[in-house]
Amino acid sequence: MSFNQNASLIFSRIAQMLELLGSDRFRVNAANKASRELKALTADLEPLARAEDTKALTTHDGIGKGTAAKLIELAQSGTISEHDELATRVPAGLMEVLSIPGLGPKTVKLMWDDLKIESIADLKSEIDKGTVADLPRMGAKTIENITAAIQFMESSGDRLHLGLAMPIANRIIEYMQSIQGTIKAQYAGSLRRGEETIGDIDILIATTDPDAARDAFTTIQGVTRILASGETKSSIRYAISTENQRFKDLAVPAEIQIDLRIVPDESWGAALAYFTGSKDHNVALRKAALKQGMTLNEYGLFQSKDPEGTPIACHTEEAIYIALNLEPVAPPMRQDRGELALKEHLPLIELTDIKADLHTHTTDSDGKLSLEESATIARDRDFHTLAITDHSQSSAIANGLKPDRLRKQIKAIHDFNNSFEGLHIIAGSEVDILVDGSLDYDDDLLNELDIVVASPHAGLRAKPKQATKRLLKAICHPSVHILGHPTGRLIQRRAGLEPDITELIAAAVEHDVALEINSHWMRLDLRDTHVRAAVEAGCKIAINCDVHNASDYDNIIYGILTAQRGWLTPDQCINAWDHDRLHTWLKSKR
DNA sequence: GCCGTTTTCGGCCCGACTGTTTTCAGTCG
Repeated sequence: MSFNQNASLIFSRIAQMLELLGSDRFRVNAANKASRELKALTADLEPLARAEDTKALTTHDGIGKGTAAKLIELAQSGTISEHDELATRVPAGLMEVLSIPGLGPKTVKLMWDDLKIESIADLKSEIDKGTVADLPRMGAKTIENITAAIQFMESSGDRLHLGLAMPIANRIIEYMQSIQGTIKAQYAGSLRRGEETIGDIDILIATTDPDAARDAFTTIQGVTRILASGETKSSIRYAISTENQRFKDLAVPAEIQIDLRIVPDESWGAALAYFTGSKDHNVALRKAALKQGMTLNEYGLFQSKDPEGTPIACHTEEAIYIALNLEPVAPPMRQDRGELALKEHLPLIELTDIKADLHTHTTDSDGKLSLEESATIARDRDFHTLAITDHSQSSAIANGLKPDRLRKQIKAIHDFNNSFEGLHIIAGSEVDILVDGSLDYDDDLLNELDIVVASPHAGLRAKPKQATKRLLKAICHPSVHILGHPTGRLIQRRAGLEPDITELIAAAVEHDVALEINSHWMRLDLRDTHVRAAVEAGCKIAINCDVHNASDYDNIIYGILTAQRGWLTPDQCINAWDHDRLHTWLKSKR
């Protein structure tokens, strides 16, 4: 694990332990903020910490003198004494109790103090004994809810992949739109921000018939439990169908929580902004409002002195940003990572900008589409270019092509292209980057290809230094256009490589190689923070679907959301370039 | 613990829902 990730985990645990010890909530917030900042940072802080460079460390948001000193201590001794000291006072199992939905620090501390509950197992046994019911404010209903929450947690430990949550949300939106009285329906929350995994789904609706909406929502097919059903908020647990055969080996939670918020149509924009978050972005937005003598809540932006009066802005999200003298911020960018400091409009990449897919497989290797089927789909999507990039010879399991098969395929693709109207199809390969960093075909054959996507597939547990060296070697190869799914991670399943991303980006800029955002929701690799660093360095980015079957083309939305989280503009994305610009660049490497 | 164009101290976002009370504490987002 990298220094930043390790530090992020430690600060997150410090925050939890402080909370359980009843510490000042602002100190808890500060530790959490430092943890999030460290998690999102691309630049490795270890060298700065080793050099005891407090000044450089504290340039990062949320890292002050205190946190900097702890980072220095971590770099020097491998541990933070505050954490170790807290850990002697707070049992490890108590943190798990705290993670049960509905149980907060106050209740957990009470259980710990009065009943010596130090783990989920303790909690279960005390509930069975009936002792928990003796605690203050602990009625039968609360205990039943805790029992259900433990069960929910045990069956749904992991978060849901973006690509699995989105179709569920879309189905529910469609259903809610069919209910009498619905004016608008839209998902918000982490799903709208395009986070790689989703904890729960937030749905907003404006309606003339709130009762009908609430009744429809809480009785929707798949509801396993109703958690809340109020005037403006309803909350359900929803069973996730596992009909998806393709990913039957994927550990998918059995249920997900879905919240429905019924909001007045006139405050739609304020509500959408509020429930889209992120929490940090909202806090920053509210602070900006307060500074300008205004106050912001989910009903609108108001004059501070007249919070009950007519709102200054409320109908649309844009109106709120504009009234605050801020550039409107696209949902995926709302992370409180500098987006409110933007002084001019950022032409963020959109779905409609994508005019080419440069990483697709056919039946020649492990794809399910023929060349013609894939080409037809690409043309229907108004693409101008499609690259066929089947696997290379070492990927035996994926039916990788030996040199003679590849040469035949190149000719077949060029012939097909001559007879196919309305789309330029080029011959490429997704060439394995072997463990030593060399490529899986000789240089002559690589030069015969119109495009080379070099990707790591095996040896994904290598040490960071070795991984960096391996990927750098591939980037420096003169025939390579794109570094495909650079880390090889699979979300919630495989960590993949942990190369020094800053070094890779610098090399990619120097050697004019594009780094790929692989749009498959299992990969999203590059991830959002890597994209942001690459964008800042002026690196070219590719957004590809790694197509194996027809529905994979639809995954492009997840790649776009990830790109937007990294502030990518169409000018820096080779898939958004027009035909001539793209092909001039491709040929520049031949 | 962090932060600052009202700045080195004194704040730190704000409302809904539940379950337990009988006016509100705790949790969540």
